[in-house]
Amino acid sequence: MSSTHLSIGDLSRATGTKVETIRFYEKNGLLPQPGRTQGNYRAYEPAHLNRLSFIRRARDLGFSLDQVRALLTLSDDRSHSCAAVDVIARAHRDEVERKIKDLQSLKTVLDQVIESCHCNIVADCAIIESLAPASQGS
Amino acid sequence: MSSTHLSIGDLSRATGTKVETIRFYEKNGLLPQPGRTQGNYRAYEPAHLNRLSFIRRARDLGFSLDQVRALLTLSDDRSHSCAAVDVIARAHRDEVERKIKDLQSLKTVLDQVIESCHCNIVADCAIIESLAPASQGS
DNA sequence: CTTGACCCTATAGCGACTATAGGGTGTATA
DNA sequence: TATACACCCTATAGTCGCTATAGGGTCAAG
Repeated sequence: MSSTHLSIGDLSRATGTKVETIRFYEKNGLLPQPGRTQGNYRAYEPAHLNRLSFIRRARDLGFSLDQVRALLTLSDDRSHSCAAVDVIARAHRDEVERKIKDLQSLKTVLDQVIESCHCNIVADCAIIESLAPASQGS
Repeated sequence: MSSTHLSIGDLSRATGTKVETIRFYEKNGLLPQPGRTQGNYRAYEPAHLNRLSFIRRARDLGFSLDQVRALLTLSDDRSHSCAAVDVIARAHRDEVERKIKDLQSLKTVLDQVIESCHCNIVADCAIIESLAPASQGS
Protein backbone atom coordinates (compact mmCIF):
# COMPACT_ATOMS: atom_id res chain seq x y z
CA MET A 1 0.00 0.00 0.00
CA SER A 2 1.39 3.42 -0.98
CA SER A 3 2.67 5.94 1.54
CA THR A 4 -0.49 8.07 1.42
CA HIS A 5 -2.95 5.20 1.50
CA LEU A 6 -3.83 3.00 4.44
CA SER A 7 -4.93 -0.61 4.39
CA ILE A 8 -7.87 -1.85 6.42
CA GLY A 9 -5.34 -3.47 8.75
CA ASP A 10 -3.64 -0.08 9.24
CA LEU A 11 -6.98 1.47 10.25
CA SER A 12 -7.66 -1.51 12.47
CA ARG A 13 -4.38 -1.14 14.38
CA ALA A 14 -4.61 2.67 14.50
CA THR A 15 -8.07 2.67 16.06
CA GLY A 16 -8.24 -0.67 17.84
CA THR A 17 -11.18 -1.67 15.66
CA LYS A 18 -11.51 -5.18 14.27
CA VAL A 19 -11.22 -5.44 10.51
CA GLU A 20 -14.68 -7.00 10.27
CA THR A 21 -16.12 -4.12 12.24
CA ILE A 22 -14.63 -1.59 9.80
CA ARG A 23 -16.22 -3.43 6.89
CA PHE A 24 -19.45 -3.53 8.88
CA TYR A 25 -19.33 0.26 9.32
CA GLU A 26 -18.81 0.68 5.60
CA LYS A 27 -21.70 -1.61 4.73
CA ASN A 28 -23.91 0.33 7.12
CA GLY A 29 -23.03 3.71 5.73
CA LEU A 30 -20.97 5.07 8.62
CA LEU A 31 -17.68 4.95 6.77
CA PRO A 32 -17.60 6.03 3.09
CA GLN A 33 -16.40 3.46 0.59
CA PRO A 34 -12.68 3.94 0.00
CA GLY A 35 -10.86 3.51 -3.31
CA ARG A 36 -9.41 0.14 -4.25
CA THR A 37 -5.95 -1.03 -5.20
CA GLN A 38 -5.30 -3.11 -8.31
CA GLY A 39 -5.69 -6.21 -6.16
CA ASN A 40 -9.10 -4.98 -4.93
CA TYR A 41 -7.80 -4.03 -1.47
CA ARG A 42 -9.43 -1.07 0.26
CA ALA A 43 -7.14 1.99 0.11
CA TYR A 44 -8.04 4.55 2.77
CA GLU A 45 -7.19 8.26 2.99
CA PRO A 46 -6.29 9.95 6.30
CA ALA A 47 -9.83 11.38 6.30
CA HIS A 48 -11.17 7.86 6.69
CA LEU A 49 -8.99 7.37 9.73
CA ASN A 50 -10.36 10.57 11.26
CA ARG A 51 -13.89 9.45 10.60
CA LEU A 52 -13.32 6.02 12.07
CA SER A 53 -11.72 7.56 15.16
CA PHE A 54 -14.80 9.75 15.53
CA ILE A 55 -17.06 6.72 15.30
CA ARG A 56 -15.04 4.79 17.88
CA ARG A 57 -15.02 7.64 20.37
CA ALA A 58 -18.74 8.13 20.00
CA ARG A 59 -19.32 4.38 20.40
CA ASP A 60 -17.10 4.35 23.47
CA LEU A 61 -19.38 7.02 24.90
CA GLY A 62 -22.28 4.67 24.29
CA PHE A 63 -23.96 6.47 21.38
CA SER A 64 -25.95 4.12 19.16
CA LEU A 65 -24.96 3.71 15.53
CA ASP A 66 -27.98 5.79 14.55
CA GLN A 67 -26.83 8.55 16.88
CA VAL A 68 -23.29 8.28 15.53
CA ARG A 69 -24.64 8.56 12.00
CA ALA A 70 -26.53 11.71 12.99
CA LEU A 71 -23.50 13.19 14.74
CA LEU A 72 -21.34 12.51 11.70
CA THR A 73 -23.84 14.19 9.40
CA LEU A 74 -24.01 17.19 11.70
CA SER A 75 -20.25 17.40 12.09
CA ASP A 76 -19.89 17.47 8.31
CA ASP A 77 -21.85 20.70 8.08
CA ARG A 78 -19.54 22.87 10.13
CA SER A 79 -21.61 26.04 9.72
CA HIS A 80 -24.74 24.35 11.05
CA SER A 81 -26.14 25.20 14.48
CA CYS A 82 -24.92 22.74 17.07
CA ALA A 83 -28.28 22.67 18.84
CA ALA A 84 -29.07 19.33 17.22
CA VAL A 85 -25.78 17.93 18.52
CA ASP A 86 -26.71 19.07 21.99
CA VAL A 87 -30.11 17.38 21.71
CA ILE A 88 -28.54 14.03 20.80
CA ALA A 89 -25.93 14.23 23.55
CA ARG A 90 -28.47 15.20 26.20
CA ALA A 91 -30.88 12.48 25.13
CA HIS A 92 -28.10 9.97 25.44
CA ARG A 93 -27.04 11.29 28.85
CA ASP A 94 -30.63 11.07 30.07
CA GLU A 95 -30.80 7.50 28.83
CA VAL A 96 -27.59 6.62 30.66
CA GLU A 97 -28.94 8.29 33.80
CA ARG A 98 -32.12 6.26 33.55
CA LYS A 99 -30.18 3.04 33.12
CA ILE A 100 -28.06 3.81 36.18
CA LYS A 101 -31.17 4.37 38.28
CA ASP A 102 -32.78 1.18 36.98
CA LEU A 103 -29.67 -0.84 37.74
CA GLN A 104 -29.34 0.70 41.19
CA SER A 105 -32.84 -0.30 42.21
CA LEU A 106 -32.20 -3.69 40.68
CA LYS A 107 -29.07 -4.06 42.76
CA THR A 108 -30.96 -3.10 45.91
CA VAL A 109 -33.39 -5.94 45.31
CA LEU A 110 -30.61 -8.39 44.48
CA ASP A 111 -28.75 -7.40 47.65
CA GLN A 112 -31.86 -8.03 49.75
CA VAL A 113 -32.54 -11.35 48.06
CA ILE A 114 -28.96 -12.56 48.47
CA GLU A 115 -28.64 -11.41 52.07
CA SER A 116 -31.86 -13.14 53.05
CA CYS A 117 -30.50 -16.55 52.10
CA HIS A 118 -29.00 -18.39 55.07
CA CYS A 119 -30.29 -21.79 54.13
CA ASN A 120 -28.74 -25.06 53.03
CA ILE A 121 -31.19 -26.64 50.66
CA VAL A 122 -33.20 -25.26 47.79
CA ALA A 123 -36.49 -26.01 49.52
CA ASP A 124 -35.71 -23.29 52.06
CA CYS A 125 -33.79 -20.99 49.71
CA ALA A 126 -34.89 -17.39 50.02
CA ILE A 127 -33.55 -16.59 46.56
CA ILE A 128 -35.67 -19.24 44.89
CA GLU A 129 -38.59 -18.31 47.08
CA SER A 130 -38.38 -14.69 46.02
CA LEU A 131 -38.70 -15.81 42.43
CA ALA A 132 -41.60 -18.17 43.00
CA PRO A 133 -43.72 -16.72 45.81
CA ALA A 134 -46.81 -18.78 45.03
CA SER A 135 -47.15 -22.41 46.09
CA GLN A 136 -44.83 -24.56 44.02
CA GLY A 137 -46.94 -26.62 41.71
CA SER A 138 -44.17 -27.53 39.29
CA MET B 1 -60.71 -23.94 27.21
CA SER B 2 -61.80 -26.01 30.22
CA SER B 3 -61.84 -24.66 33.74
CA THR B 4 -58.56 -26.35 34.74
CA HIS B 5 -56.70 -25.51 31.55
CA LEU B 6 -55.35 -22.15 30.52
CA SER B 7 -54.87 -20.79 27.03
CA ILE B 8 -51.71 -19.04 25.95
CA GLY B 9 -53.67 -15.80 26.10
CA ASP B 10 -54.61 -16.54 29.71
CA LEU B 11 -50.93 -16.99 30.60
CA SER B 12 -50.10 -13.87 28.66
CA ARG B 13 -52.59 -11.74 30.59
CA ALA B 14 -51.76 -13.34 33.94
CA THR B 15 -48.04 -12.66 33.64
CA GLY B 16 -47.85 -9.67 31.34
CA THR B 17 -45.88 -11.70 28.83
CA LYS B 18 -46.49 -11.42 25.10
CA VAL B 19 -47.90 -14.54 23.50
CA GLU B 20 -44.94 -14.74 21.11
CA THR B 21 -42.55 -14.58 24.04
CA ILE B 22 -44.29 -17.52 25.72
CA ARG B 23 -43.92 -19.58 22.54
CA PHE B 24 -40.30 -18.43 22.39
CA TYR B 25 -39.71 -19.69 25.94
CA GLU B 26 -41.22 -23.02 25.00
CA LYS B 27 -39.09 -23.32 21.87
CA ASN B 28 -36.00 -22.54 23.94
CA GLY B 29 -36.72 -25.10 26.62
CA LEU B 30 -37.62 -22.77 29.49
CA LEU B 31 -41.28 -23.70 29.52
CA PRO B 32 -42.26 -27.36 29.05
CA GLN B 33 -44.53 -28.17 26.12
CA PRO B 34 -48.14 -28.17 27.28
CA GLY B 35 -50.87 -30.50 26.09
CA ARG B 36 -53.05 -29.53 23.16
CA THR B 37 -56.79 -29.16 22.66
CA GLN B 38 -58.64 -30.79 19.77
CA GLY B 39 -58.10 -27.62 17.78
CA ASN B 40 -54.33 -27.78 18.45
CA TYR B 41 -54.40 -24.92 20.97
CA ARG B 42 -51.90 -25.07 23.83
CA ALA B 43 -53.64 -26.12 27.08
CA TYR B 44 -51.64 -25.12 30.14
CA GLU B 45 -51.79 -26.41 33.71
CA PRO B 46 -51.43 -24.11 36.75
CA ALA B 47 -47.85 -25.44 37.07
CA HIS B 48 -47.02 -23.77 33.76
CA LEU B 49 -48.28 -20.49 35.09
CA ASN B 50 -46.06 -20.85 38.15
CA ARG B 51 -43.08 -21.60 35.99
CA LEU B 52 -43.71 -18.68 33.67
CA SER B 53 -44.11 -16.36 36.67
CA PHE B 54 -40.76 -17.59 37.94
CA ILE B 55 -39.15 -16.88 34.58
CA ARG B 56 -40.62 -13.40 34.41
CA ARG B 57 -39.50 -12.47 37.92
CA ALA B 58 -36.00 -13.71 37.23
CA ARG B 59 -35.92 -11.83 33.91
CA ASP B 60 -37.18 -8.69 35.66
CA LEU B 61 -34.21 -9.05 37.99
CA GLY B 62 -31.99 -9.10 34.93
CA PHE B 63 -30.96 -12.75 34.95
CA SER B 64 -30.07 -14.05 31.48
CA LEU B 65 -32.09 -16.86 29.96
CA ASP B 66 -29.17 -19.20 30.64
CA GLN B 67 -29.19 -18.16 34.29
CA VAL B 68 -32.96 -18.57 34.44
CA ARG B 69 -32.64 -22.06 32.97
CA ALA B 70 -30.07 -22.92 35.66
CA LEU B 71 -32.22 -21.45 38.44
CA LEU B 72 -35.23 -23.42 37.19
CA THR B 73 -33.27 -26.65 37.16
CA LEU B 74 -31.99 -25.97 40.66
CA SER B 75 -35.40 -25.02 41.97
CA ASP B 76 -36.79 -28.31 40.66
CA ASP B 77 -34.48 -30.30 42.92
CA ARG B 78 -35.76 -29.03 46.24
CA SER B 79 -33.43 -31.17 48.34
CA HIS B 80 -30.35 -29.85 46.55
CA SER B 81 -27.91 -27.47 48.25
CA CYS B 82 -28.72 -23.89 47.41
CA ALA B 83 -25.06 -22.92 47.17
CA ALA B 84 -25.28 -23.01 43.38
CA VAL B 85 -28.24 -20.63 43.50
CA ASP B 86 -26.21 -18.26 45.63
CA VAL B 87 -23.33 -18.38 43.14
CA ILE B 88 -25.60 -17.41 40.22
CA ALA B 89 -27.26 -14.61 42.16
CA ARG B 90 -23.96 -13.18 43.39
CA ALA B 91 -22.40 -13.36 39.93
CA HIS B 92 -25.35 -11.45 38.56
CA ARG B 93 -25.20 -8.85 41.32
CA ASP B 94 -21.50 -8.32 40.63
CA GLU B 95 -22.27 -7.88 36.97
CA VAL B 96 -24.95 -5.31 37.75
CA GLU B 97 -22.53 -3.50 40.05
CA ARG B 98 -19.92 -3.38 37.31
CA LYS B 99 -22.45 -2.02 34.82
CA ILE B 100 -23.46 0.72 37.26
CA LYS B 101 -19.85 1.79 37.70
CA ASP B 102 -19.24 1.77 33.95
CA LEU B 103 -22.33 3.86 33.30
CA GLN B 104 -21.44 6.28 36.08
CA SER B 105 -18.03 7.05 34.63
CA LEU B 106 -19.64 7.29 31.22
CA LYS B 107 -22.13 9.81 32.56
CA THR B 108 -19.33 11.86 34.11
CA VAL B 109 -17.70 12.21 30.70
CA LEU B 110 -20.99 12.99 29.01
CA ASP B 111 -21.74 15.66 31.61
CA GLN B 112 -18.37 17.29 31.01
CA VAL B 113 -18.77 17.16 27.26
CA ILE B 114 -22.28 18.62 27.34
CA GLU B 115 -21.43 21.33 29.86
CA SER B 116 -18.46 22.47 27.82
CA CYS B 117 -20.64 23.35 24.84
CA HIS B 118 -21.64 27.01 24.80
CA CYS B 119 -21.30 27.47 21.09
CA ASN B 120 -23.67 28.19 18.25
CA ILE B 121 -22.27 26.44 15.25
CA VAL B 122 -20.86 22.99 14.78
CA ALA B 123 -17.40 24.34 13.85
CA ASP B 124 -17.00 25.49 17.46
CA CYS B 125 -18.98 22.72 19.12
CA ALA B 126 -17.17 21.20 22.05
CA ILE B 127 -19.20 18.01 21.80
CA ILE B 128 -18.12 17.37 18.22
CA GLU B 129 -14.61 18.45 19.07
CA SER B 130 -14.40 15.95 21.89
CA LEU B 131 -15.26 13.23 19.43
CA ALA B 132 -12.80 14.33 16.75
CA PRO B 133 -9.79 15.81 18.54
CA ALA B 134 -7.43 15.55 15.56
CA SER B 135 -7.47 18.07 12.72
CA GLN B 136 -10.60 17.61 10.70
CA GLY B 137 -9.61 16.11 7.39
CA SER B 138 -13.05 14.87 6.48
C1' DC C 1 7.78 -21.77 -5.57
C1' DT C 2 5.89 -22.06 -1.47
C1' DT C 3 4.78 -20.17 2.98
C1' DG C 4 2.29 -17.04 5.56
C1' DA C 5 0.28 -12.67 6.53
C1' DC C 6 -2.96 -10.11 4.83
C1' DC C 7 -7.09 -9.10 2.08
C1' DC C 8 -11.80 -10.15 -0.33
C1' DT C 9 -17.15 -11.50 -0.36
C1' DA C 10 -21.08 -13.62 1.48
C1' DT C 11 -23.51 -15.60 5.04
C1' DA C 12 -24.79 -17.12 9.66
C1' DG C 13 -24.64 -16.56 14.60
C1' DC C 14 -25.19 -14.15 19.29
C1' DG C 15 -29.34 -12.66 23.01
C1' DA C 16 -33.95 -11.96 23.86
C1' DC C 17 -37.26 -11.11 21.87
C1' DT C 18 -40.68 -8.84 18.15
C1' DA C 19 -43.03 -8.69 13.87
C1' DT C 20 -44.92 -10.54 9.79
C1' DA C 21 -47.24 -13.68 6.53
C1' DG C 22 -50.57 -16.84 5.86
C1' DG C 23 -53.40 -19.58 7.64
C1' DG C 24 -57.01 -22.33 11.23
C1' DT C 25 -60.50 -22.29 15.45
C1' DG C 26 -64.28 -20.95 18.22
C1' DT C 27 -68.02 -18.09 19.55
C1' DA C 28 -71.40 -14.37 19.30
C1' DT C 29 -74.51 -11.99 16.69
C1' DA C 30 -77.50 -10.58 12.41
C1' DT D 1 -76.96 -20.13 8.66
C1' DA D 2 -73.66 -16.79 7.55
C1' DT D 3 -70.21 -13.99 8.92
C1' DA D 4 -67.50 -11.18 11.71
C1' DC D 5 -64.14 -11.17 15.00
C1' DA D 6 -61.03 -12.51 18.63
C1' DC D 7 -58.03 -15.75 19.31
C1' DC D 8 -54.84 -19.43 18.10
C1' DC D 9 -51.28 -21.98 14.95
C1' DT D 10 -46.47 -22.43 12.34
C1' DA D 11 -42.56 -20.66 10.13
C1' DT D 12 -39.56 -17.16 9.08
C1' DA D 13 -37.23 -12.73 9.16
C1' DG D 14 -36.02 -8.57 11.55
C1' DT D 15 -33.85 -5.82 15.55
C1' DC D 16 -28.67 -4.06 17.36
C1' DG D 17 -23.77 -4.14 16.98
C1' DC D 18 -20.99 -6.69 15.99
C1' DT D 19 -18.30 -11.49 15.52
C1' DA D 20 -17.24 -15.72 13.29
C1' DT D 21 -17.01 -18.76 9.54
C1' DA D 22 -16.30 -20.60 4.84
C1' DG D 23 -13.95 -20.33 0.85
C1' DG D 24 -11.28 -18.03 -1.64
C1' DG D 25 -7.54 -14.15 -3.77
C1' DT D 26 -3.06 -10.99 -3.21
C1' DC D 27 1.51 -9.98 -2.12
C1' DA D 28 6.19 -9.96 -0.20
C1' DA D 29 9.94 -12.78 1.76
C1' DG D 30 12.78 -16.89 1.92
